[in-house]
Amino acid sequence: MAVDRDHVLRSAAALLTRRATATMDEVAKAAGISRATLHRHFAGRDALVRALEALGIAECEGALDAARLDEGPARDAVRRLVEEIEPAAGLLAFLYTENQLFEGEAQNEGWAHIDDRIATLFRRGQSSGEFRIDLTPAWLTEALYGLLASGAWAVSEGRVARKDFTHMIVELLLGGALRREES
Amino acid sequence: MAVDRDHVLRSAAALLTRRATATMDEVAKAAGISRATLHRHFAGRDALVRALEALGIAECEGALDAARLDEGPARDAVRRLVEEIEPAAGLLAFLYTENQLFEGEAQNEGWAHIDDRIATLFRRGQSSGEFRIDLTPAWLTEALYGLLASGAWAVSEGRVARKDFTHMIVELLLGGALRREES
DNA sequence: CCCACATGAGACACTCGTGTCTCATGTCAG
DNA sequence: CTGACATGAGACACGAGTGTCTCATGTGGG
Repeated sequence: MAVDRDHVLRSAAALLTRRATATMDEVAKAAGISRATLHRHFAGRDALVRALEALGIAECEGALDAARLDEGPARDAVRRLVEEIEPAAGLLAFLYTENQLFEGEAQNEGWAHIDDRIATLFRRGQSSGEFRIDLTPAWLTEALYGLLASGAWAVSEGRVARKDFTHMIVELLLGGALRREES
Repeated sequence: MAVDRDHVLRSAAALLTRRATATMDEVAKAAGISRATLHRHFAGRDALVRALEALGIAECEGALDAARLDEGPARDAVRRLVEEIEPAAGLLAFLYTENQLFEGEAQNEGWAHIDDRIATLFRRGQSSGEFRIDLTPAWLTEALYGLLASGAWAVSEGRVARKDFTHMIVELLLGGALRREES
């Protein structure tokens, strides 16, 4: 029976989230298949990472859609976004650090689009007066990624309960982004 | 003339901050010495990373001392801490992700001590009523690390100006940690 | 001046992960 | 049943990075 490509990607994501240097052999074992079969579906480690990147981008876009960023108060949209993106946080954390290695190399333009959508949300919040304007949308976006990664690691190492993930991130991020006189 | 060990460590830190997978050869070249000499001073890559870890811990402890965490309002102490720790942020970012790889392996207990000191600061801020109590000190500590790493990367890639580093981090972190009715 | 010592350059073997290949096995459809 | 096809297991060569060694050079102190 044909290997479930999606299942392979997801177990690879789960493993690489914990240990970013896992070998192809470990990835294969984690997916319950042989290294040979893994290679038949993904030309090499690079191709696997690219596929994971595509998966991560797709999940982000899905979360962005589901969060309906342009509806209601921006702060609520941020909360919805974090809630929607939480299942993918581990994968995002892996890709976030993985991208640090690529240095100048061609960054996938998919990320630029996601960056734009998130920055646009923050900009909307600033325009509406909900968010303070001394923190740039670019920095807020970056900080969101950092907090998602920190949160994912803290959860995976048991320092934070999974059920608190969204609350911890949203409250910290929004508390900083919201104007003081707000609710 | 004997190699300047500190110079070697600092150039290694600068290089590895940019590209965590740099080889021993690249590290040696970056320090202006040969690979053989590098090996004479650090038994291997592992020993080098350990030495960098010790350096990072020392710089953190130094920053913690210089920030006088137990003096004045906790929020001011946080600002002083970020200001003091800023020069080491790149190194910290490298070590932060490097530690993710070590999985269960013996975590350097030096970090636990630093975690404690920072968490104690946040706890003090909570006791004094400056900080909200629904975000745990452990999470605030973790979030601080994440924001420092995000900030360091954002600066090194030009997405944030170095001079804004402290302001961006402190304002975002404190805005979340401070009670709403505060100044 | 001369010796001790640190360094640079290069050679070498070794390990590890990778990518490719072959062959036996198993399974599903016709 | 039989053939097509996907898989598992293992062998193999290759490259990259590492750790060790030797030897020549150069510099500084006695």
